[in-house]
Amino acid sequence: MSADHSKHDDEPAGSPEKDAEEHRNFLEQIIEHDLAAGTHEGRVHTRFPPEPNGYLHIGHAKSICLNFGLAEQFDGLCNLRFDDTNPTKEELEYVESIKADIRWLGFDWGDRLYFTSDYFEELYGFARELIEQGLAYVDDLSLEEMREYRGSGAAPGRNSPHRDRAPEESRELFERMRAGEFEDGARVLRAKIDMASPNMNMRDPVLYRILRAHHHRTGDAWCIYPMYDFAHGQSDAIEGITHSICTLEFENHRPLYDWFIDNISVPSHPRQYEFARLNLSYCVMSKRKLVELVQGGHVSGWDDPRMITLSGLRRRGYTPESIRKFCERVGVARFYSTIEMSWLEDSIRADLNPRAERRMAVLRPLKVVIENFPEGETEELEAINNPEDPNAGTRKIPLTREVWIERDDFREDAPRKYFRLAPGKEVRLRYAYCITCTDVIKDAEGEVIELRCTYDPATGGGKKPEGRKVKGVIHWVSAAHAIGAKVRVYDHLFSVPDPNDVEEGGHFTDHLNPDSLEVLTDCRLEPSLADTAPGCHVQFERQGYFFTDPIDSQPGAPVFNRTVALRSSWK
RNA sequence: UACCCCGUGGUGUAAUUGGCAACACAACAGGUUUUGGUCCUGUCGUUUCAGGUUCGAGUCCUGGCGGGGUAACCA
Repeated sequence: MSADHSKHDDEPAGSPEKDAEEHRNFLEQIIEHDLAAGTHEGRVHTRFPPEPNGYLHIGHAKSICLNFGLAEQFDGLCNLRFDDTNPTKEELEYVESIKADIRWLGFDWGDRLYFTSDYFEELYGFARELIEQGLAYVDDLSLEEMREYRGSGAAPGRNSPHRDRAPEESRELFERMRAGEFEDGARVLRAKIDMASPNMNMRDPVLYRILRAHHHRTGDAWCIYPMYDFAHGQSDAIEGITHSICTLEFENHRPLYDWFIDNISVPSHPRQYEFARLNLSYCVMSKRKLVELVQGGHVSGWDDPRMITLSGLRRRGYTPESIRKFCERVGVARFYSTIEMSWLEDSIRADLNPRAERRMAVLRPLKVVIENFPEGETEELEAINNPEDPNAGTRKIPLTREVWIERDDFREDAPRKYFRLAPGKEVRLRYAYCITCTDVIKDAEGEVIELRCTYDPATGGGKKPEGRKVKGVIHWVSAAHAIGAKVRVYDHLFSVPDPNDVEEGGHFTDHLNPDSLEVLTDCRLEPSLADTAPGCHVQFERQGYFFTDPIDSQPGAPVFNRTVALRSSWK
């Protein structure tokens, strides 16, 4: 990944900035240390282990970039492994969307696509191994009893009455669990560790539960399923993972992770490291809450452009490059932090600025009649497609006597620093002439419905007559040539920086921003926009970057989603 | 409550592992500009607090304060 990124950096190689790139995050330092010490035979092998129970979001992107990025950086490998040990929540639909999203982000797992369910037989064998060593036993306690026996943080737990069952008896019971002889939940297999451990994870954790549920890959072959803790580390070991990187909430699980690795005859000894998951202001990141937004109808689906799912961001117009750059910039640490939403927005602006062509589009139209412009005449003007990219060339735009301008670009009573159009004031029509507002026409309600202006022919062709200072430049579209279009203007889904912060009895959806979506159906665009293909990025001058919706756009009738507004020092 | 982790500008990450606190973004103030965009310049911190070790502490030790995680037959 780093090699890929360096191509986009325009700093010359060997510049003083090189020093800044030497900074290593704590994971890079660990890996460098391991490499130097010859740990893991000098290999670096990571994995991205999603549970297929929802769509990937920007937080997963951080993990993906980390795991695949580290592997690339240190000439290692990264596996994709679906952690599918809970058939009640997991579905094939999610497997497919996750694969598509990772590919879209630009990462490749090669032929290393794995499923924890591929290892069910091996994991079963590992469990028997523990039983035979007297390190695991079948317990008959009910869920409630087990909770009570576990104790609390302050008080130690008590041993289950079945804890000292003979290994032979546990082995037989475990086999009968697999054979389906017991009801769901009737028995579990537990590790025999320490019911008095201050770490709750070590108080004889459950390894297997009885669960009659159809698995999306193994079907009905199993009625017992391994728990995460028992499955994850052993799967890592089977795949020869060296650095098993997960989020901070698994920190307390690490002693258990190591306990299994140390007590089972696994083929390799991976190590677990934890980092802080990504939090973004004005967003919720938990899968549960994202599901609720979808199922509660607060958004149109997982790919609603207001969602921070990868499919939502993609549809909004975010590029893979911008997301990777963002993930690189937020860094990795071992303490919780919340990144400002403006960082994400900035990363897409930075990515699109040099490559999105400019066009003029009037979103909320107001008619302007240029009274001294000859009726029926059309003048062709030349406009630059992208000032950041000379190779993008130019295009012709037509000017006629009647044009549309943005309602926001006219004020009857203009404030001091307002340098757009107002009665008696002059403004430049971008790439065309300067016009002066001579009259304001209103309807019966006093609403401005049309402006009368005159233009100055001496200001055309890039000319600036002596002593004339026209600060304002506004965009416009010829009324005779304009095409109509639907444009969706998006804003933050939530109106407060931390939607998770709710008052007693409140709910995060209370913070939903009622103005997060505005659909504009009366927009007037310059004619060159008529056949914009779905999935195209374009900048509407002075307004923002827009993306032709890949789903709702029709041939000749594109629908535009606002990816992000341009930065503005006005308003 | 118990155990574990963590506190560096508004935000996020650095600090050659004990040696003048750096970079990016935001904000604010200027400059350039036919996009109030882009670009350029400047401003913004006695490293959570109190002790201790040391010639020297963001870094090591002790304690306080603050934040987070966990206490599922979820992952």
